Amino acid sequence: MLKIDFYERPAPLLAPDLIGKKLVRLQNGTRLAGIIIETEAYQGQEDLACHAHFGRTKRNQVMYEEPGRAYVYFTYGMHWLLNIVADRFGHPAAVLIRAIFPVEGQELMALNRPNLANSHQWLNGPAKLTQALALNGSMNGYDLTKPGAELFLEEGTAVPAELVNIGPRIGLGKTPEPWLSIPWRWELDWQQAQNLIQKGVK
DNA sequence: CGGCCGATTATCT
DNA sequence: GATAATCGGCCGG
Repeated sequence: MLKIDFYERPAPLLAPDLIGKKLVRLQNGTRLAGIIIETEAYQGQEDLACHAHFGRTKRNQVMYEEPGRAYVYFTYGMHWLLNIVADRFGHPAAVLIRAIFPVEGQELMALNRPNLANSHQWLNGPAKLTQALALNGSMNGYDLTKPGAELFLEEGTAVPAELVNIGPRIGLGKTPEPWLSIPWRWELDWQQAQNLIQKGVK
């Protein structure tokens, strides 16, 4: 299990390091897990795309707390999105988990999210993976570093940096420049993930 | 495959 | 009262 010092740095530094890490969720004792293959960084009040842009609110409060917590919020009237809090206490920052490659507990994940199971479009979106991992607002503020946690990260698979695509963040709507174009999104495509992961790990 | 659009409601102005 | 760090269905090529 990764400890708090792994998370305690600005989101644009943490986000690329999360690619290849294994996200583990215990659902009634069953391990559900996927390798993280897409992330986005949201850093500080000065980042106009960050929820902390307008200062501290009830919703974004968790972003100001200890790193290594889950920031789970509701959007578009129906979707839950999972972020991992970054940076030091008092500095609002988080990394959005946008996609995972499933490696454990796929049967249960398919029950949680039956629609497209076994297609490569299965877990390639932030609201898709929260469904598969049975995550919702009840996990907001959850400490991923505490002993016995039911949501945490493991070391996972080493991913060579040259395989990771970098580009602007997605879905930012009318966020003004230059924030709209900042390359704070990191992604390993599905095929590359499959090549890497199915070599060693089961 | 790509673009458009409706769903649906907590949160913030 | 408007908007949203999205998704899935439907359309056309």
